[in-house]
Amino acid sequence: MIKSLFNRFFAFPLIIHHPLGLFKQNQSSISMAFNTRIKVKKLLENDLIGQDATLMGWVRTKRSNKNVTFIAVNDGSSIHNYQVVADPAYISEEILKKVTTGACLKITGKIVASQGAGQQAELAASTIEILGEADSETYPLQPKKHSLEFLREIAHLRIRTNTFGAVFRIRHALAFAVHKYFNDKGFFYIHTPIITSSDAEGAGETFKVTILDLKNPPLTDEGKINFKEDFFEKETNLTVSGQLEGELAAMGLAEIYTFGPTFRAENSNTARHLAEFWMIEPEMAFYDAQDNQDLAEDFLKYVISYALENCKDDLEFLDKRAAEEETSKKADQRSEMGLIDRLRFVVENEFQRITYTEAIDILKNSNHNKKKKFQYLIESWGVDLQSEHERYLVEKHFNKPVILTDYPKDIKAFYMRQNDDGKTVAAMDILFPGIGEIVGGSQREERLEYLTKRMEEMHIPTEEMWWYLDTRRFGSTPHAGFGLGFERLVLFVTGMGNIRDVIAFPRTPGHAEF
RNA sequence: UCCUCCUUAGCUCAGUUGGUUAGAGCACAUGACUGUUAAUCAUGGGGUCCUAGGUUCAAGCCCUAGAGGGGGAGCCA
Repeated sequence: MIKSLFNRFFAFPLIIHHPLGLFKQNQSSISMAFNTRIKVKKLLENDLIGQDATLMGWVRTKRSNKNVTFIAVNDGSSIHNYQVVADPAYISEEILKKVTTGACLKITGKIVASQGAGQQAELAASTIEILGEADSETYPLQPKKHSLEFLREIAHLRIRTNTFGAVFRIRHALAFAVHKYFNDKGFFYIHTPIITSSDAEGAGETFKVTILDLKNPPLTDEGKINFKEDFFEKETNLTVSGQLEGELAAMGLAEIYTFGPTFRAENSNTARHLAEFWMIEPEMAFYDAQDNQDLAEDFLKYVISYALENCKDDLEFLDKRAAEEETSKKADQRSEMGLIDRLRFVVENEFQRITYTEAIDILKNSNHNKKKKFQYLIESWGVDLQSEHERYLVEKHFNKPVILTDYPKDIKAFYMRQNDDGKTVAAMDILFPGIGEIVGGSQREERLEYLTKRMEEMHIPTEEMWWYLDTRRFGSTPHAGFGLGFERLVLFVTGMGNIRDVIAFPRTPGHAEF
């Protein structure tokens, strides 16, 4: 099996990188010549008229009459297609028959000024090779609008659609912007472990990692599973956060960030949750809560600006798409701003910063609360905010991103720095319209005695966490950090409604297809 | 996990109070058309009405259970 895959892989024409250029060997009947292919994105710059060109890509639509056939080709480099013109005098009927929606082509020809209205230039084909046929009877994608739910079921093919092409190009740009932002600021990219042995943060249900025989696991004298016989000789799981290890790194490199996969086995069935998602977690020594908020706001504005500058066409497409969706909604559910306006608004305006206590006052005195329109009425200080409350603050009261700070300590994690009032901790959540919580962070408790006391109160085993506590024993310093759900960021920037549509192959309860 | 809505052609959907042979657009096939822009026009093929059971003279439509999906909630990023 492995050998046959190996052979198959290397049966392709070998392209060997050589200082003098690319050399091809083992020429097959279809010459690949990747090095001479011109991408649609480049062709659309319309500065190559008169030149010969080779285009490779997938057929989106074909329109034809007796004299001429037009083929819209997309190669993923752009949301836009490039028009290929095939004259039946040069391209055989046999070939044109195989030019169907979804087929993959290699076209050679001359770039000429277009006689039609929709484009400046086009490729007049002298040869068309069918690299891969797509049977039009069974190929599921048509040149029409499909529902996102249907496309989710064919996630292996949906990447070929305009919408998902745009989403994944933007996702890439955002990921790149994340690294660029931190690199330019002197942060170091740390890889924290995927497999961990602690669930100390209590951030949720974990996926277990084991090589034990599930049907017949080794048992201890007490009848429990004996993890001493497991691969790591202890119980292990997939990481729910890289934060604790991130803190360790920040205590030597000062400013670090992680950007990696995160796993939560929660039975969450919502448009905002995934079982496997990507999280960005910066952790900074010598930062207090204020610095942390400043960084998070600056960071979010930077990556969103980056997308606005570098993904114009894709954002315009998604903006138009969202606007069309809006027209089918009821008048009171339509959003006031379009996608691009919304992104600009976030970039150009300061986030609203309020404390939890202030938020409770606003909510308690709101007409919404007095008229009992909240499902959960706000009565007293100390309760956790429901998403209806967060949405009220962000979407109705302030109408912009909100940084909520200084939450009651009892509803937050053990590692957050305790404030002088004895009731609250230096936590921050950043809430975005339509998305809810996009960032959760805090200044960390750097004082050993405060931290151990809090851990004991919350029944966190201090012995197992000796390595974490060591950072407070030796050279401790004020530090802070936050976690940002990458897919939630992509969700906001693309204006998509469901988090399953901003990751290529989503993992959710009951779904690990593809 | 809870609440709620949905499931009819490959896709998106209509289908009246239960009543004869279940429709449309797109897609597909064939043909027409001197440059199209998700081309257009004509003709044609295509159905386990989600599954199982029930009520009825008669079920796409009513009832029960199940499966799949959407939206909302909780948990969170």
